Amino acid sequence: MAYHQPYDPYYVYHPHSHTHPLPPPLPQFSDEPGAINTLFVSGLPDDVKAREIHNLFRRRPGFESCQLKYTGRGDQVVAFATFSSHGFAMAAMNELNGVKFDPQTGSTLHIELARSNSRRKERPGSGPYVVIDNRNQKSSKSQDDQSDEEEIDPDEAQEPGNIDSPKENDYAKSEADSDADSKAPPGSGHLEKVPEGGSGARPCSTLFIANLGPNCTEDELKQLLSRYPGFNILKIRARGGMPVAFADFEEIEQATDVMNDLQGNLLSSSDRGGMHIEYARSKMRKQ
DNA sequence: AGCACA
Repeated sequence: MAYHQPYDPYYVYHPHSHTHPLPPPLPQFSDEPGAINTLFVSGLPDDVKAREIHNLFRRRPGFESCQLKYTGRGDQVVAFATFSSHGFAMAAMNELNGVKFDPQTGSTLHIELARSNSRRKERPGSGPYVVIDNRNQKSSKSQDDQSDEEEIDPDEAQEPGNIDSPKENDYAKSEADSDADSKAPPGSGHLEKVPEGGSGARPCSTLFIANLGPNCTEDELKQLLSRYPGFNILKIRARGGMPVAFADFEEIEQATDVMNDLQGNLLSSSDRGGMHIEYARSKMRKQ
């Protein structure tokens, strides 16, 4: 139990910073061919604009270009951001993964390395960002004057015939609520149809922590969590696949603070971006 | 997306 991967103090020690607990990793300036320098961004609200994505990334070191893609699957929107090196991409990912993108809805960015690099770099005349709209296929090329061909996303955005056909008439809502100042005033009109409470579950003094790397250790997480008031006990479970953790706190508020502070933080053991933290579905059993 | 312990 005493031996595991050594800690990297560069990442581990961040005693009093709340907004930027992690120093940026050292970006590389040149990559071996094949290195991924493109980020895949999900968790975006369906009314996100390409401009917002561009503003999110444009100041990051090494940024080259980005694109917003309407997958055509419901209202789902994803984005890709390309950097001049893998290191720069990782730095931007570590800074932005898990941050609240829309404080109104509490939606949180989820950023990971893309499966493949965007072929399209920023070219003169192509504009700073690109929009790809697969929401409905029109034979006229009226809306996408700047996308001649898209080769990104080996995901499953538009399979030839495999996917359920997108509804033809659900695109009209997108401009109606794109600039609404407030969604729904509390107590007027709507019943509580949505169980979503910001982070996805109802508050609990136990936290569920996922997106841990395969080499994450209990000690590593415990050292991090024990800096926070009310921390009680930590358990790690590696159900065959990736490990997940449960961290128990005395009070819900203390768990909430930790979740807000550590959401998206990168552990030194991680190979996959920051932690993903939610309230656990049930409180850890006292034992 | 992935939520155990009794």
